[in-house]
Amino acid sequence: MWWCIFSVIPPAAFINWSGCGPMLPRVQLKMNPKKFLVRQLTEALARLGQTDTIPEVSPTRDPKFGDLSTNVSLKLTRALKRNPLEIAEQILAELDLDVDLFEQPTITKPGFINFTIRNDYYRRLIPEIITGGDAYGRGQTGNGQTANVEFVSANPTGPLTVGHGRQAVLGDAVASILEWHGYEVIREYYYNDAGRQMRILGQSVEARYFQELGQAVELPEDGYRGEYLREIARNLVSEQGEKLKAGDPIFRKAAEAVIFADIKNSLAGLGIHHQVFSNEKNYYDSGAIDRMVADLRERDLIYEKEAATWFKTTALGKDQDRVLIKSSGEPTYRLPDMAYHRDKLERNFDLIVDIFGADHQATYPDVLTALKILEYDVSPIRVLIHQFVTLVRSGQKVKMSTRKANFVTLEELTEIAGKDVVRYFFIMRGMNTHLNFDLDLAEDESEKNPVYYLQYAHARISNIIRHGESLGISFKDQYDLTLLTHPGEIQLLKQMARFTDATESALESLEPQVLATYLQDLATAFHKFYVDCRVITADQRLTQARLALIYATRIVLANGLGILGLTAPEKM
RNA sequence: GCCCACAUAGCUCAGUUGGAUAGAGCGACUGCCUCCUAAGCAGUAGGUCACAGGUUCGAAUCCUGUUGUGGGUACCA
Repeated sequence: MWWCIFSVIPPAAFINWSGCGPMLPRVQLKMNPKKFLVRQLTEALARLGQTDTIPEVSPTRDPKFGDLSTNVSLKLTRALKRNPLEIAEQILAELDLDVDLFEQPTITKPGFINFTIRNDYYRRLIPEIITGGDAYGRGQTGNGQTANVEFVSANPTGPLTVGHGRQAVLGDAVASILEWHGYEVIREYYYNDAGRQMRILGQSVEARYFQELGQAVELPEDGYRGEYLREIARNLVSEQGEKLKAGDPIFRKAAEAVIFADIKNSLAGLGIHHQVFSNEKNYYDSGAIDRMVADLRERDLIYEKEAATWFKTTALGKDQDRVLIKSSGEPTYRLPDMAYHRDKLERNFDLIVDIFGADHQATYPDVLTALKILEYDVSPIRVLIHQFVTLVRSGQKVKMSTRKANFVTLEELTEIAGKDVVRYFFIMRGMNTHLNFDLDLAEDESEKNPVYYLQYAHARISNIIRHGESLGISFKDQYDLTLLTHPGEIQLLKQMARFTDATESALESLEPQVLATYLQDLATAFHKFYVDCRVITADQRLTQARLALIYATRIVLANGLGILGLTAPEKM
């Protein structure tokens, strides 16, 4: 058994590490084992005359099958009409593997070839992570590119609800994932203060205003019933007295200002900040909306029927035509959406992400269709649809409605549960699940929220480090990693090695939840290590090696928590 | 009616692009603090992966149908 002292400072140490054990070809130190295997397998298959099959290499579920396995021989059984085990033997014979990176591969049952990566590979990760620090694991995919992430986009008719929370947290985390990979990201909020909703809101405030003045005025039929409108009305009375007349635009403007301030405040409470607020009204004023209709009309895709203006989507393979301008003369939401997306495309982002609730599922294809017809390249646009949150109270489903004031605000939830709990609650679930949110358990849940499991791991590490320092033991950049042989240590290392896979996977899918799942597993690996292996002991060399291990673990945890917008506490 | 999503343990949800014996938390039960934080660890119980077919070496995952839930289907966005 050889060993050597690793030096943390120069990253070059990984490349030029001759003198410390066996010399390794440079490529294998830089390339991840999975990609390396895919390449070597591809070459082996080529030598066997199989160029059509792309080998897949995936992590194994069970450690007894090693770290990585491939199913190529199973895939080839049909073409070759031979026993997969025989094929596996043949592939293995052709495979050019570096014995220093892998143990001897094995072939198991149906015909899998299993690869076990030598522990040295994992140990080398530690200095790399410590050197990288808070930049460790950052991707470069988006370097030099811009991205726009549009989310929340609720019209300012009332406070944000728990339902909006899902989109708010999701969008912010998606934006952070992009930033982690090098994108320059604009978080954007799109709203409409000129439409029917806002008009009714103004009328509702107006009614409340006159009610405050003792007049018997009814709320409009579809009016907003929230208590917050009474407050706005009361403020108007104290600021403006009794002079306001019916139809004054101040009712709507006052409501919008107050409500928007409240929305921004609720978002800030979750650590969410938009850089750009786009107002639909601008697209009317600039003529962009008229231009949209005119451009489509030029392509003979617009017609009038029953006093409405229609978009002839059936001519483009859709099942029915869509109304763009209602018989009342007001556009439907589709039309400004088209103009808005045209604008976003013209702003030349490399990536445009739209986060919509399930209620927009039918809309965006029409928007994309229109833009394609106008010869825009819509490939930068990625639409993420999330399902709704179902609120449950006393075992009953609660239908939320801003208008009927039947909702729980995001702010209330944040107050009782806390920012991290709320964020994690929404992040840990896939966006495509219809998730149930039990209001009765909201507070209770906050104490058992799995986010604490992650944060606890971080706090525990911090505590060990503090404990060491109190005994005069501090981390040094000289440590012997070969002392890390305990299964708990190796499992923890292996889990850390998956961090970049997790962030890359999150980037591809734009699903923050994969990172949350990863961090859960990492925390588990740490907690198990913690129980089995004491860090600060009389054995100075082992203590240093384990300190290095937990320093690295803390960095990965903190980086992952940071991407998700969660705090990494030093104490709990 | 038609279109789009979804259906996994009592509850809330994972499941790495079709892999090997389907996992975690909560709830229930049993152990573990003389020792760096027990917000932890180890274990028991709990499953017809909605149902029925199909595709193939192999299906919770892909296809078809059925049932159920959510959403949409100009005049709420």
